[in-house]
Order: sequence, then C-alpha cells, then structure tokens
Amino acid sequence: MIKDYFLNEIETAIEKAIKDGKLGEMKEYTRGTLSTERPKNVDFGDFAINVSSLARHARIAPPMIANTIVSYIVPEDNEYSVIGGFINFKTGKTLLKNTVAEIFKKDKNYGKPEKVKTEKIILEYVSANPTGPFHIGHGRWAAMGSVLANLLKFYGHEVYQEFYINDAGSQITKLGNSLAIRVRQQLGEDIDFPTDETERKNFYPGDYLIPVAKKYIEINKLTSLATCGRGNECEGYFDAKRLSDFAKAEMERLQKELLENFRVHFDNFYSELTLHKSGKVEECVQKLKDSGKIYQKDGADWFKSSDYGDDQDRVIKKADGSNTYLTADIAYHIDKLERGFDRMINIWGADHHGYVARVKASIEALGYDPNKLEILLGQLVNLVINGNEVRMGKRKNMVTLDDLIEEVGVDATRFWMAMRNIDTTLDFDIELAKTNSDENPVFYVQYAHARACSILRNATEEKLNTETGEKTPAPLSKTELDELINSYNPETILPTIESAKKLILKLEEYKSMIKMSAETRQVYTICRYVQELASEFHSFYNANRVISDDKEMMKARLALVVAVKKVLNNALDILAVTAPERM
RNA sequence: GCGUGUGUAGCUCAGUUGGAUAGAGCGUUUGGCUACGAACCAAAAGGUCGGGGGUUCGAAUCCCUCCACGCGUACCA
Repeated sequence: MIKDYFLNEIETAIEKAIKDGKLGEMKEYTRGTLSTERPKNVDFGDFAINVSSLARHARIAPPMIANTIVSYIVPEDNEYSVIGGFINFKTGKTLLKNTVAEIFKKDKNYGKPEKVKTEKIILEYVSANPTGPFHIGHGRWAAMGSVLANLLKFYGHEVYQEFYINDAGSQITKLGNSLAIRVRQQLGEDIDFPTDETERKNFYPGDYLIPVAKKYIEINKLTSLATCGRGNECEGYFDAKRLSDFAKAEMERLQKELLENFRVHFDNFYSELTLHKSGKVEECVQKLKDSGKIYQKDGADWFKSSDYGDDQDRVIKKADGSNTYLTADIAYHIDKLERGFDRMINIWGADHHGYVARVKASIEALGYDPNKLEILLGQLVNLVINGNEVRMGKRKNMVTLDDLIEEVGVDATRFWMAMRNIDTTLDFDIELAKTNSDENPVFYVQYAHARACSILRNATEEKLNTETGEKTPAPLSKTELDELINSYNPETILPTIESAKKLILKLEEYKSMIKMSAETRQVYTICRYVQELASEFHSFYNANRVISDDKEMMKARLALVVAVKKVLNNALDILAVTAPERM
C-alpha cells in the first residue's frame, strides 16, 4: 500500500538519522510509533505523517525533525514537503501506474492481503425462532452477516456460516397451539385467540399461520370438524406435537427460502433440539456440576456466572426440572469449540446484550478461552414510513422482511441494511430506498458501474448517424480492447495519469479499506467506499472524455474505466449487490 | 438504580485510534447536455461536535460530571 511505502521510507530515514546522531537526544526508534494520516487539506498532499511526538525524545522542534528526516530520503518521483511537524507526501507517477497495473494483474484478488494470519471462523447470525416470518430486524443481521462472511473469506479466513434454530422450548408449544386455532377456524369452527392480554401471550395471533393451516388441512385431507366423529382418527390431527412439528417445518422452509432469495447462504442450520437429544446439554451441565460451579437455590440449579464477571448468577435448571435457554446455548458454544473453530463470531441484536457475560462465563468455567467468542451487538432497526418512525419489536404493525424485499428489492435492502455502523440504530426509510434517484446510494453506485460498461460498449461499436445514415467505424476494435485488458501494459495509463490521480488513489484505497473493514468487522465501510469510488468515477467522467481521436489517450482512459469496473465489481461481490451492465 | 449504545450542518450519517481551516450525501441556491447514459458533474450557503469541568503543546476523539433518547436488567426464548 502506498501509505505503507511512505511510512517505511520515513521510518528508514529516521533510523539512519539516529545512527548519524542527527536527531538530538533520540537514541532509538521503534517502528509503528508513527502512523500515516489523511491531510486535512488536499493541497498539502495525499498522505501525511506528524512527527511532533518525536520532539519529546529528540528535544528538537518538530519542523527541524521533519526536515532532517526528509533530507535522508531519496524521493524517486514522489514529493515530500514539510509544514510544521508534518511531512506531506504526494504520490508520484510510478506508484500510481503500478496501482493500476496491480488491479489488472490481481483482478478478482485485488485487495486480498499477501500474508495474513488466517483463522477457522464460525459465524453465527440471524438464528431466529422458527415461529414466524422474519421481521426487518432479522434483515439487518442477514445482510450484515452475509457481507461479513464474504469479506472474511476474501480476506483469507475460512468461514463457516451457521444458523442456530431455536426449535425447542415453550415457544414451539405456543406455535402448535396457535396453529390448532387456525386449523379449527378453517374448518368452520367459531373460535379465536383469547382477547385477554396475558392469555393472548401464549399464542402467535399473526395471520401468517392461516396459509399454514390451509396446507395442513389439504395434506391431511381434513374436510370439516363435523366429519371427525367421536373416536375416529380426527383427534390425532390435533395432537399438539403433530401440529407444532408441522408448523415448525413450514416456518423453517419459508425462512430458508427467503434467505436464499436474499443471497444469504448458510453452511449449516443447527437445531437446538438435536443438541438436547444428543445429550450434549446434560453433559455440559454435569461438567459444570463437577467443577463445583452449580448450586441449588429455591429448587433450581444456579450457575455461578458471577465468578466470571457476570452481574449475577444464572438459573440453569428451573424448579420444574426443565432447562433454560442459556443451558442449551452453553452446550451449543462448547460444541462449536469442539468442532475445532479458532474463533466464534456471533451477530446478536442489542436486546440480547445481557447474554454476553453469561455465555462467556460458561465458556471460561468449562475451561475454554472466552476470547475466542466475539459477539457483535447490533442496534435495532426502525422503519420509517412517510417520515414517521415505526418502532419494531412490537408485534403490531410488524413489517416482514419478505414485504420489505418485495417493496424495495434485494439490492437496495441489502445495501441499506449494511450501510450503517453496527452501533447505531438504523432508520430504514422505505420511500427513500425505493427511489431511483440521487437520494439512493445503491443506484448511484450501480449507475457508475453501468456507465463504465456503457463506455466500453461504445468504444468498440460503430456509430450510426440517424439523420444521414452515415456510419462511423468503431473507435477501437474488439481485439484491441481485449489486448488492452488481457495483456495490460503498465505504461498504458501514463497519458491520463495526472487527470486520474484522485481516482487512482481511491482505487488504491480499496486495499486499506478491506483490511480495516475485515479487522474491525465493520462492513459499512465497504458501502461508504463504493459510494466514494463511484463519485470519483463520475467526476472523472465529466471532466475527461474517454472516447476520442487521440488513441493513446483513449486507451489510457479505457484502461482506467476497466480498472474502476473491476474494483466496483469486487466490492459489490462482497456486498452481494448486483453490478448491472445496463440500467 | 445498574449495565450498555447513541447525541456532530435543516435531515441521514462519516470522522482511520490525540493533530493542520470540522467531512460527505440529501435538502436549499446557482451554473453545466445538438459529444462516451444529466439516474451525472461543478460551486455556494449551512457547525458552540448535547451541556459543564479536567488531562496537554493540541480534544469531536481520553477522564469526571450532568442532560436527552434507544436497548437490556426473567426459573421467556
């Protein structure tokens, strides 16, 4: 990376200067103490390093230090200048030229780090209950998770994507009971969910179970309740487990279908139920008991999570003998570790914040390293309709992810869900996401890609004058364009290198953006970057005509267009947003 | 109350780990197509970085303290 090159030049110079005793009382320099930054004012340079912090050790004024350091540097065709304690750097043609060449050479792998400590990562996200359709909040985790998976894979890690199905516990009973009511309704019985609020909480009164009920009736060939005479097999169709199993399977099917449609691909759906059946949950409880971390109180078993930094101890087996949600979750995380993953990354909604400490505590209590678990807490999503916030989380007014995608499309939904810092509450404005105007960043970016494609098409197409019927030959033959791309010569870009400097630097920034994004797990930086790159490209396009009579200039600019297209493609691939050829 | 996140331009948000005159997009105003897609570009106006203290050469950034809002604070999942 150019900034690393610059930093290395400076650090080498400092070491030489110290050796010569030119930096006053400074006797040694440890690499990494200085870092590059972006100058506030673009006129200063492309990158800058502030050496003021060395003044304390050297006991020399910062400008003097800066000048001394610069005097030890061979600038090649780059430019170094000193203002106060800042050393500014202007990138020369060689580095710019090499950047474009690198894009052509590495192509799909442009931006992938050379050497990186790769890990075997299990990324868990969405993990919704199979009790209903996804709401828009799930959409945020789905989008962010899948982008993060793509990014980490690109970065070099081995990533295994998993969805934990909460298919055990009381909510499944609730689901079965709710389906029973819907089925009876469909069969003509005058029955409805309780109106009393506390009783109603034992049901899922949403409409989404109606089609499920219809399907249940159809498959089982039920005609009416009346035909279920006493003693015949009809009762069997209202068996609680039979109903809940059916509803659960149906919900899972719909969820999986939606995820695929939303370009989210899990390697595995891990059922909580199988975890119980395998005996792994009991095994974990036993291990905790053996290590003396369990005690009894009020008829329940408590885990001493407070020994490991949790606020208080947690119940692990209720007084009625059943397990809590946490119990299975402990076993699940231990199972992940036993499957040999170096790192577990979970994306959880901020409403699960209280769970972090207790799960980490359990991992530590069982003798594993809690630092292997990295939990990304995402703030929730607010839906904005006509400028008014519609709070999510409440069952009423629930907008499903399905509805949202149908309304605004997969591309826009993915982009909007991924474009904000995970720490901020996301306002999803449906009207804005739907527009095809400048207000919508997705279209802005896609337009840049379509524009690049369009230029490349025009370069090799003959032009027809509609009035005279006259044909002008194509500015460039297809073979020439193929040759330009496939056996790219680094010198090609030179004619336009001055006018394209900002754009090339932005292309170069892709590498540091990827690094930063992968290391901080913040995927929104990719969305920002892609907008910035599109902006630089549009700007370049308006200022410089690509197709012209000056063939060398045209080739230079076409090469740049190809480079932009490649990088946009790579970035959009990670976002799993389409890069259209035409719009 | 405690824990946690947020507070930056009219709106939505960045701010690369403490540095130069505070940065974008939208919105507003002005200008740019008989030329590669104007779904675009160029420019202007717009700020007490929630308030108040502190740390130091230097703070939107670190510490303290208030204020406002979201989320959590179950033997629910």
